[in-house]
Amino acid sequence: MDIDSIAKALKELGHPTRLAIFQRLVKSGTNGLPVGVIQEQLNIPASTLSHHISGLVSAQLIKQRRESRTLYCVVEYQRLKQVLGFLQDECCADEQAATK
Amino acid sequence: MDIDSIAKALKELGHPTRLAIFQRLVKSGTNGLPVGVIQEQLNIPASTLSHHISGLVSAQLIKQRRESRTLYCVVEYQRLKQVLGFLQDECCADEQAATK
DNA sequence: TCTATATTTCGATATTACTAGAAATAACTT
DNA sequence: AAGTTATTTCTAGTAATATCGAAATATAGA
Repeated sequence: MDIDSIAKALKELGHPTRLAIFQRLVKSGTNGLPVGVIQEQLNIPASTLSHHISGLVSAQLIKQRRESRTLYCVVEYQRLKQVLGFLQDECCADEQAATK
Repeated sequence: MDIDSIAKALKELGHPTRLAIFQRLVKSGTNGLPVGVIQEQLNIPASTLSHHISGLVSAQLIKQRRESRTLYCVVEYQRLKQVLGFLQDECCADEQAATK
């Protein structure tokens, strides 16, 4: 509900690399993707990727789950819904008023 | 459609002050709000506000319309819809698959 | 044209973010 | 225990962003 918290989430999504990571994760569903697979797909250094991932985690947009040596990243859909809800709030009503 | 363009929009929304500006504008509908009114509401220096507004304009999230000495800021609802669409894409389908 | 109002641009400083190699940690295998 | 794989943390250099006072611009009115 807190505007600062929503701003933080949007800020983390507002970087091409992080948005690309998030996009892949959203499409990968609740199983998520291992860090290593994301790294191969985006072809960036591991330390850079790790930095971006921790940004998404700190905004609660994703969480991590370990399976032995592999760390999976998974979208927090509740959080995404919260962010979408904020942006939609009182949006469409006004837009319809405009186009009619 | 371009991911960099969406990232740019999210980046601009990802700042507490700019998000507060945008929120007020969304709720003000197609008439928008004068820069001066936003300034009074948020109580920040004019130059700082102007800087933030130009960020939102550069991301095509808002546009400006002059009425004599007063500049109105208005949300570009088409653009907002585009950003929302990107975040929703393949989101809810997976989430439903998850919760069932 | 002079003054007032509304807002932006300039300039300078401070803070934060991005990037990536190297070293460290975690967990498995032999 | 030693080695291997997966990923993070450390460190540091560079770049980008935020802030805001002062000066500049745009428009209107006297």
